[in-house]
Amino acid sequence: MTRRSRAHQSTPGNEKAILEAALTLAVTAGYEGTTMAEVARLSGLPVGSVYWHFNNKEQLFAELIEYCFEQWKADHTGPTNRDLLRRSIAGSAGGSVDPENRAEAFWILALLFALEKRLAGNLAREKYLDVRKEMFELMVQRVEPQVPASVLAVDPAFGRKMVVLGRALTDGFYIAASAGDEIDFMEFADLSATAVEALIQRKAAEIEGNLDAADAES
Amino acid sequence: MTRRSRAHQSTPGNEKAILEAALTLAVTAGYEGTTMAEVARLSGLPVGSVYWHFNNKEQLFAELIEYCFEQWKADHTGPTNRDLLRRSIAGSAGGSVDPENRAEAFWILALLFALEKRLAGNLAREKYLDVRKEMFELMVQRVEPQVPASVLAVDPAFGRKMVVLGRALTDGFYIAASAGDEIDFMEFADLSATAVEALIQRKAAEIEGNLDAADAES
DNA sequence: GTCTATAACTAGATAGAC
DNA sequence: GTCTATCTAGTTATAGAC
Repeated sequence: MTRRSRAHQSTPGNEKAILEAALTLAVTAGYEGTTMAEVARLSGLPVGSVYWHFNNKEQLFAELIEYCFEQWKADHTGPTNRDLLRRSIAGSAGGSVDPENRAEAFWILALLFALEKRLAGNLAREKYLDVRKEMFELMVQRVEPQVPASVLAVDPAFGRKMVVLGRALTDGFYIAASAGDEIDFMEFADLSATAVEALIQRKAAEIEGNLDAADAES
Repeated sequence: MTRRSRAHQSTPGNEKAILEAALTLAVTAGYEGTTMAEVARLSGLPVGSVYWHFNNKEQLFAELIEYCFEQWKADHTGPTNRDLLRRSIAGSAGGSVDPENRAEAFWILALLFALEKRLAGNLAREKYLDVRKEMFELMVQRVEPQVPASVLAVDPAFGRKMVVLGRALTDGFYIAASAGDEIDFMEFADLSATAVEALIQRKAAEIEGNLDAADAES
């Protein structure tokens, strides 16, 4: 066999080094732009070793996505951070500039795989699409409690909609960071949170108004 | 000389065919993923001809960005479309799916160049960053008149902030489209427009309140 | 498990006939 | 201006010594 059989034990030393190297490179070079030779060089191992640990480039990236997602989950599911959106957008500020920022590197990696549609059928991209769905559900679980029950009663999908909006904003600000826009990301993190909040309130008020109208009619 | 000297005359037949081929491929394959051989094949010309018209891949893409931007400007500066943000986001729906959708292909191309930071110094990426700035200013000119004078008096940059937010949203929904999210883009186009609108109203109300307070004090 | 050498292939780019 | 043949360098991936 040309491949280790470990399934899900915690990533051992050299494998982790390879994944970290791949991540560092991928964040600035993308999928095609990252070469196995460079990954090997940066990890301090020869190419042969990289191919001993991972079947091929595709699989290396598929595992990289999983590896990053675990880190991201650990960082973003703690009980401390109450404001997911604000935190995510604020994180975009340095995320794309500093290749060492692992917690946020995942998001950049994700954007790359979202955009590179040529990778249809590619193991890594399929893996990403799975992860994207899982991440979405995690966010829904955290956002839904913040939506008033009266709103959810009328539009049960409203919480999910706010997550879609929040994710679009987060993605958008990562793009802005990648493009080097000189904006105050903290300010926009607040502004974005406020905008979503305003949308929820407006919806609640609208429903309230309808209820009043209905009450008045009866 | 190995290169035509036309500077800014309207793109002649074969050059246009090459640019169109490059665009179609780039939208799904990205910069690295698009090969000169494929561009040649799709344009119906041999590789040699492509290199006669364009010095190299870098310059081909730099001109592609300019070429697309001109089209985008023509599509998005007419007097008809009053709601820029709503229109942009709604456009993202099909933009990433149909490689023939030229008007929106530009935005995908833009995202690719925004993310591919490895291309630092690359002519095409530099060109894109210029275009990004110009596009921003065009949007500011169209959004600023919609912001109440009272708000601009207190925060002259508020219009620009709304454009930053709007662009982030647009970028974000293009990502969603690229990832194949099954969402109702029209609905989110409306929701996004409403969110920005709500933010402006909230700001205006806040300022109004302060003015009243100031009036009461005097 | 690690490392070297190299095979098999594909990329961007050019030379030069027409 | 167009097209073919080809060069060079770099890519993924493997074979096989250690």
